[in-house]
Amino acid sequence: MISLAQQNNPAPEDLPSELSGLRLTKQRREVLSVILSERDHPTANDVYSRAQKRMPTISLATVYNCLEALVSHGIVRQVNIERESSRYCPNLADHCHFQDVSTGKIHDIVFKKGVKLEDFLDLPQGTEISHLEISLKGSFGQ
Amino acid sequence: MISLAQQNNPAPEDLPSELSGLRLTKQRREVLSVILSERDHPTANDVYSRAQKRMPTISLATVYNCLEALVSHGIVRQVNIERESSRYCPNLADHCHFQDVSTGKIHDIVFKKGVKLEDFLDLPQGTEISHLEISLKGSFGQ
DNA sequence: GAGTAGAATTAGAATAATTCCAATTTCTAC
DNA sequence: GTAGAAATTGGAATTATTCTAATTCTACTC
Repeated sequence: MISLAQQNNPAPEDLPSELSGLRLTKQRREVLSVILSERDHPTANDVYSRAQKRMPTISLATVYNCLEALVSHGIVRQVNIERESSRYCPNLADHCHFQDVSTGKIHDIVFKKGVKLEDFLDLPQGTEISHLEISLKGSFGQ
Repeated sequence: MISLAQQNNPAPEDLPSELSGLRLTKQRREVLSVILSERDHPTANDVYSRAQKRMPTISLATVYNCLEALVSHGIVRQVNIERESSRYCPNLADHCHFQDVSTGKIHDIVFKKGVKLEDFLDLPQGTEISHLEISLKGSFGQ
């Protein structure tokens, strides 16, 4: 099984024709390639303008469609910080996001080894979590 | 110092005229009273329609202004879950939010006693966190 | 290879939450 | 009471995202 988390700068044509049950059309491959190539948590609009460079006819609606398809098939993650526009992240490992307020850049933050949700949250017994999002804002020292 | 977290169903007129350096105007008091009275994490629109019952002339723009003032003065918390509209919460204690997907309702989840961020997140040394938001979605067993 | 059904793409319109704006009203301090 | 500042208001503007309906593509079947 191909690990997207490791794969760097894959050209769209190097991506498989199907992934996690999702048919990778030309546009979806382009969108995915953009997200894998520059892992800076681009917005849909960022993805759109980058994708346009290689595929000038792609539409913004298609970018949104592709992102939604990739997200719902667990191929990329949608990242929300406060009310800013959504960003997209190909890192599928458990992690959360830290936004440096001085640059606006978003950094992946991993959990300490072996930590489980129930270790720090007082969840009612039997709760089934389908979605977890942790986002931080702040700055790196002074 | 008045603890809003404990205060239940306060009529607007029972609220002080100033709080955390914020002058509580008639409208701000009304908005705050709505949020304190029914702690169901209302959206701006919910607050607007509830506030209108006692103050029919209040405008949605004012509700947004009041919410923003209350939030920036640390009197209420703004809660964001994925891309849904923001909700507002008077619970100032450290906690996070769980949305029951079957009802849409949002529940406060507290941290286990004594747990600190650095205990479960691998933050670069010296990181200063100004904002933390943890949101969960799921269901309560079956 | 032609025909076809379903899926994907597209441009542009629509929606919805939120913010902005400019005019008025209300407060506060003198 | 009055001037200046701050808050409120209605409506317009903005922005991200979704919807729609038409077109194009793809994968099958013959």
